[in-house]
Amino acid sequence: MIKCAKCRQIDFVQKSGIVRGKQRYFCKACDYHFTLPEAVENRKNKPRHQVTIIDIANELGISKSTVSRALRGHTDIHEGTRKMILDLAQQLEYQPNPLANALLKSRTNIVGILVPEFRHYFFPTVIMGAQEILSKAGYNVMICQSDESYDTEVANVKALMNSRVDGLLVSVTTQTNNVDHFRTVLRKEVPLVFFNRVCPELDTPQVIVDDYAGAFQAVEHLVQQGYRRIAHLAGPVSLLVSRLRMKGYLDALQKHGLPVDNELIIHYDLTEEKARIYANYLLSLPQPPDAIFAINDPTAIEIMLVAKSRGVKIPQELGIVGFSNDPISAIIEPPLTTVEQPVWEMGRQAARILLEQMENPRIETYQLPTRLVVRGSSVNC
Amino acid sequence: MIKCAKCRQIDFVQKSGIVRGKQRYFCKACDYHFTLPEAVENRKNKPRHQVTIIDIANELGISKSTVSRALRGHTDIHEGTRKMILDLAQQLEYQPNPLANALLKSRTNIVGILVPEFRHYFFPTVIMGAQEILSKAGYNVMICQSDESYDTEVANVKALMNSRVDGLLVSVTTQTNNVDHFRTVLRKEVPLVFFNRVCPELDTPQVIVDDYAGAFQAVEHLVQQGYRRIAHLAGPVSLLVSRLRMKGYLDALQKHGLPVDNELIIHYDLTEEKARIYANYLLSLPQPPDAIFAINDPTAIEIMLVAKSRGVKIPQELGIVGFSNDPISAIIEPPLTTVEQPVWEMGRQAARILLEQMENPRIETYQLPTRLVVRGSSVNC
DNA sequence: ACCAGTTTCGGGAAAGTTCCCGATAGTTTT
DNA sequence: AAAACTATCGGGAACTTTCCCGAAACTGGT
Repeated sequence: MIKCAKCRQIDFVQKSGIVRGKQRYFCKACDYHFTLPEAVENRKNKPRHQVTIIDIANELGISKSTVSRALRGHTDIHEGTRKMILDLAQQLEYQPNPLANALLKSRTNIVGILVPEFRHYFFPTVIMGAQEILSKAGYNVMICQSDESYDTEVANVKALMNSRVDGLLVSVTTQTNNVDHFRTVLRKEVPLVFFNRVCPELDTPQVIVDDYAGAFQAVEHLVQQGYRRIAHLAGPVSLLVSRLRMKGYLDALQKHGLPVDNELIIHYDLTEEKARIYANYLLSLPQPPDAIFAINDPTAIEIMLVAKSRGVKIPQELGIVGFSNDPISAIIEPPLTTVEQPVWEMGRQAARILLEQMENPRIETYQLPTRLVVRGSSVNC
Repeated sequence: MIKCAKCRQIDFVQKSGIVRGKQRYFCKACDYHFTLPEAVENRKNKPRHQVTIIDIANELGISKSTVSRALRGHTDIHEGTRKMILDLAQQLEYQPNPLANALLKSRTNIVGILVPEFRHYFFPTVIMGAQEILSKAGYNVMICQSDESYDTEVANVKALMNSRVDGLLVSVTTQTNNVDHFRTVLRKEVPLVFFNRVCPELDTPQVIVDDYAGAFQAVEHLVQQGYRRIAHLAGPVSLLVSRLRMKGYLDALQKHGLPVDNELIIHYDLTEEKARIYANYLLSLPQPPDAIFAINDPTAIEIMLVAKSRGVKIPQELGIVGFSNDPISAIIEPPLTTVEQPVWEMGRQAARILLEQMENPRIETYQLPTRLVVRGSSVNC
């Protein structure tokens, strides 16, 4: 028979249903429900137990508060006690559990970085710059890439927010027109800094280079080299960089009295295939351009390859200027004239502003300088 | 006068020291120490309170257990109750706090990736491959780069472990000879998978390509093209890839009866500057090589640049073969012959093995195929 | 009305910290 | 020697979630 778990009697015990597959009993004497306890086997299989502050406290016969104080370098503790704790902690290879801390303080010490891609030179380098600053400030970095897809971007922002990052460094995709997902970030008061591909409609810091001046210089250079029919393979209108570089292009043409031919202006989505298609299109026009200003270096290089394959001589028949000064630009034949921008520094700057943003929020746009680097692809001599 | 906080009398209260800047009192009547409570002002300044499971429970007048069950899709819950909870959760934009979960389960759902650099094509691409698999499996990724510094690598491993990552994907630096920091990882039973630059002395999975066969093919190809004095600008001996590719190089020479000239074999640390220095050195030997097999594409390209600057004609006077088939290899002039390796797939494979490792650990070395891509830099016709 | 059985819910521990605040022992002042 | 004070320590709440298990509220069948 079954003995009551409380009064140890057996006479008043009766069955009382099954709960989670186990028979349950009821003792009428002491009005008590119970089930038979499991065998002791399959409990207590905690595999790896990280050494905690409590282990140290127990070992030393003191309280966890005291251990915490010693470890945190707090005052209010005896020098001898502290040393004792510190020694044992070292011996036990104690590692504080950042999860507990994060849960308590709602701070993860993780910064999320979201970029559209990192196949090319630009974004990896920005990331390295940002990482340099952030890791120095004690932050880890979680990197996501949206792959130029708006949906992926939204999903990534969600995932990053869900991971409770302490801040966000973002460069948007070419598809990003709706920015509600970033408004959510701002609403939850998570510091957010845009770089390169920014969102001027949002009240949060932005780090860009002087795209206008860079583009203006580049196109003016082409004019001065004698090119007259200058095309612009531009980025999507959705991106501010595209618009600014476009404006530089247009103003440079205007300044030198050159007509604007809309046939020579193409916005595209920055994919390799499209770059090739449009380069071919431009070069097969009845009146093809004699120079092309490309939104960035990868685009410029695609154009160069297309031109080469068509037997178009660079720079004699076609001048080309890029933007960003990727290392490959100096290597390719002929070397590419391009607008240099401080890529690494952009990452550092964005990170610095993010850190500052955590202290005292301030909305500002930071602009870094550009510089024209003249190489063989545009020197028509 | 001061009223005792316990017996409400004022006659027996006397001062009793200052604690943390606040006056403390002692009531002799009830033998009770106390301080005056603060004004209600400066407490309760919790700024942003994420909506929790308890908020939902309170709102609905039920227990947090029930809410948890509803959200977790558990059984043991009334369909109506579940719907009610799910609706409110959605309305309140409830986001479960992964930190609490992580603390409870000791699982962060974060995988750490540690690479020596990501300036070039290789590592970013591997990372993208890994990320594709990992994010599909619900993992976030934390990326660190050791910058080819052993000390940074050790620090990064420590930081990653400290962040309680659930697994680690690693490619070591050129300096890594001591692997104790990885032994620590293994000892704590954190899944660890090496790729590309592996640690065969550790009992954990490794993902590599068939470096030996690739190198062998590459050198044999050079021989077949008529090159006879083939140099090898190799990686550091510490790396297994270096040794394997070296072996392929040596065996190919031997197979075709070519002598091994130690003067033509150089191990270096994979930095740009050294690549230039050694390329110059090789080309200024009394008997310079007529071909060079480079450990990887960036190295091959540095050699090409040096050769060009010295007026050495490629491929007529110098054949060059690289390894990895970086996209730049197809672009440069002349295009570079190279050994293609499935870079993206390597990342995917490493990630898959890491995930598998979390379920049932198994130690194995996985080898991916290579394929020679012949281009202009080595075709001596 | 009584009992066996089922469905649904609540209480509370656990995870590892930090931090507030009360408590104790010892030390100096009056 | 009492009063006022300092130095040091412990207790326990809080952070959020999951999960175990006990309990209440039902449903049918006698």
